Amino acid sequence: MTKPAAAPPRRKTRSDAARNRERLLDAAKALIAVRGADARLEAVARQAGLGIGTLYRHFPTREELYEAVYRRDIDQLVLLGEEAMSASDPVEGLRSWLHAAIDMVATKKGMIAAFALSTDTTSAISKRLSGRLIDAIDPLLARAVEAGRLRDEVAGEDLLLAVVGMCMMRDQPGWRASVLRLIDSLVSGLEVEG
Amino acid sequence: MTKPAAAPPRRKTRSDAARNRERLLDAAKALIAVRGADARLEAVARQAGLGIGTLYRHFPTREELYEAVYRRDIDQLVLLGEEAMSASDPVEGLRSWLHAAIDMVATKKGMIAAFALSTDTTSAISKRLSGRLIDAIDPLLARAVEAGRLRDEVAGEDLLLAVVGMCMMRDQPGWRASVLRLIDSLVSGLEVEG
Amino acid sequence: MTKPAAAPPRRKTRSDAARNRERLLDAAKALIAVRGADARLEAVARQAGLGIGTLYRHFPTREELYEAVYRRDIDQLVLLGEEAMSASDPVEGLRSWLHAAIDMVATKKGMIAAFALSTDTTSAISKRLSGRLIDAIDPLLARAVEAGRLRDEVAGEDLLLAVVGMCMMRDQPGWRASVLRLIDSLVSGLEVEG
Amino acid sequence: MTKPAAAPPRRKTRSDAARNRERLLDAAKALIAVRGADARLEAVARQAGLGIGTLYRHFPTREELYEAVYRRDIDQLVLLGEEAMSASDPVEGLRSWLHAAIDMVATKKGMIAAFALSTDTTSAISKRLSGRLIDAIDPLLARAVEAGRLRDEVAGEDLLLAVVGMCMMRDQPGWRASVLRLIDSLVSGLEVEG
DNA sequence: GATGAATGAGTCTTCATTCAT
DNA sequence: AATGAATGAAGACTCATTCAT
Repeated sequence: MTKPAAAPPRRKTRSDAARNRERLLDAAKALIAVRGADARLEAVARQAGLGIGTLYRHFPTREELYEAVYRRDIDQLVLLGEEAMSASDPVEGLRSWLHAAIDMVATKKGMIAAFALSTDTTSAISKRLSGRLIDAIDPLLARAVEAGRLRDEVAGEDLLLAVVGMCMMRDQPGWRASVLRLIDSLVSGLEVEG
Repeated sequence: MTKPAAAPPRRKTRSDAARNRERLLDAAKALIAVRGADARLEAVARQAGLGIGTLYRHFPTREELYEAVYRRDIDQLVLLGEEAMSASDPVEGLRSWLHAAIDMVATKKGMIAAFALSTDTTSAISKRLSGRLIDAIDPLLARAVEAGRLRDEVAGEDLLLAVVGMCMMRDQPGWRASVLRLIDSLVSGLEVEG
Repeated sequence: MTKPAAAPPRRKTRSDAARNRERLLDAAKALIAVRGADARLEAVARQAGLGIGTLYRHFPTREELYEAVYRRDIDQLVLLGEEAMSASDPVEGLRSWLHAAIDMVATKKGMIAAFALSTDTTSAISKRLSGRLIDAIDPLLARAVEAGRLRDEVAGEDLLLAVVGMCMMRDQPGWRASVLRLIDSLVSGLEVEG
Repeated sequence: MTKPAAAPPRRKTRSDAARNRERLLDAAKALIAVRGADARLEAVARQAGLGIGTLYRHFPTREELYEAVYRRDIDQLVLLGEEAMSASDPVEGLRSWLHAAIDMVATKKGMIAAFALSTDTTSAISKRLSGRLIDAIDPLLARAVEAGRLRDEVAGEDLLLAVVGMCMMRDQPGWRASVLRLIDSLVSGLEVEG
């Protein structure tokens, strides 16, 4: 799955440590998705096929683990945001980015926790993560506004809050369709007529 | 509960128990607001000035306590829903109900937990509570649609999900304004032109 | 020993809680004597025939437990100090108090930890405990000095340090005789000739 | 860093290992001084700029490390003892040796642990270390007694116990002056009247 | 020889729940 | 009915020790 085709045999493979780190991240994401943010750290380690000590070596605190878990997804969304900036239609660019965010939650369920973390205002990590998302969406929104396509009614942060909040309901049956519908309605509602 | 008013010269009147029950509910709402749904039951009892044993006598399970805590708020929203049905403008009726729901979260912060509970699909109590909210909003939405004022794009459940989700972000600074703005945009976006 | 002759049968005996508290203190003293200050708290609880939770209810922190454990002994030494003040011979008064302190360590071995704690200068508890001991010895020493029987060469704190330090060696075979000998030599050395 | 200029064609010379050994000993002494005898072995290794594995290679057990750490100091005290035997005044010889022992604790704080170890009667290492100290002090004391200068009241072991114990209090402010004063009083008290 | 990643037993600590008074 | 003491399972976290590279 993650096997990087024909990796050249490194000398001093500290690669096993790197592999373990990845395993821990995968296990954490999976377990957080299922058991929520209170997942037992030992269960994470076991699911990764490692000892609890190893988990702690890699991630001394629960927060560090969580940040690492979601940084990858956040990074991907940031990247998508940059791509979306070059979409010919600014509104489409924004909409597609929002869909991507939702789909990311839908596909890799653990993702929701990144947002969940965002809720905890006090945590420095939450601030960092949500800050990066805001940095991703703000330009998209600004571009559409500057192009005269959207009314300047809501901030990027608002939209993010909407997506994040709605996605927290992802356990409801049919939530994904609902959220897509709602977000589309929201964006449509912001569009300048004609 | 079982023995209604007109209490005979009993030593400790039933009203003691009733008062304790109320105290427990208030304490629970307050603590859930502050510490989240994981509030310690003993802290709830102490905040109510009662012993933990008394809490357990009144509410044998955490869920029963929570349901009781939020039933009152839910009841109020249901009532507001009925009133909103007689608003002259159907869209205004819907919008005002949504605002009321949001304000309830804003004012009595604990309220959010009712929604939070709604997330836990597995719980019978959650189903009951969210079911009642859907029963409150559906007629409002239907009336506006039937009056040709709103497009039939989203279900009441969708809207509820939007409100609930967004309100889960209530720890963000300025969340209330954000949510009101977003919900208004959402409703506006659904309005039939002209 | 502590049984308060003919205590009237209290109504709501919270006496079992008090008994448990005593049991915990006894168990703690015994275990600290054997295993040192790192005694496992669960072992203390078990030795007291109680659950670990009960220990934590009575003594939320290890320090609180330790302070309680030694407060009784310290109290007794303070009391002995007051009695020793009325000894006809001031030097004998001082010497007897020092012997009592040593014997307390010899008899109830755990006692040493009170002194051991004294070592940790940073802890408020240590300060409190050793402060009380200094308050006990200072008057004894001052009286002997004022009576012209001892040279004003060492402070009460010094003597205490000597006793405490030497007693920390109590695991050496024959330590008690050694310490008594040394302390006696010390006091003799301070005596004014003739 | 480790490559000592003009290295002969050996890859890693034996001196590397010897240097590492010294580094470990220094690090251990420093850390024990600060954190006490429970210092974490990994911290020792890191402070020495080495891996934990290297520490274990040199000192398979904690005790072996500690013995090595203090053997140097003990050796020095033994040497000083031999010198003190040739002091013209036997009492001065004894006194100076005791001062040296105290100053060693005062100067190289870690030294105290050697004494602390002595407390653990069960350990063979402790026995060895304290045995050597007794071998150093006994002749000094015997000489003074035989010269008719000191009463034969205390054994060398007693005196050692006094010094060791008092030095365990070295965290108290002003401990050094206290201990010197006390030890001097002790020796004076043993002196045969002129 | 050196390294440091991995391990997991050992402790601490919390908290929901029961039950004697 | 009310109380709060007792309980112990559950989970977090540390650190000595081993071992593959």
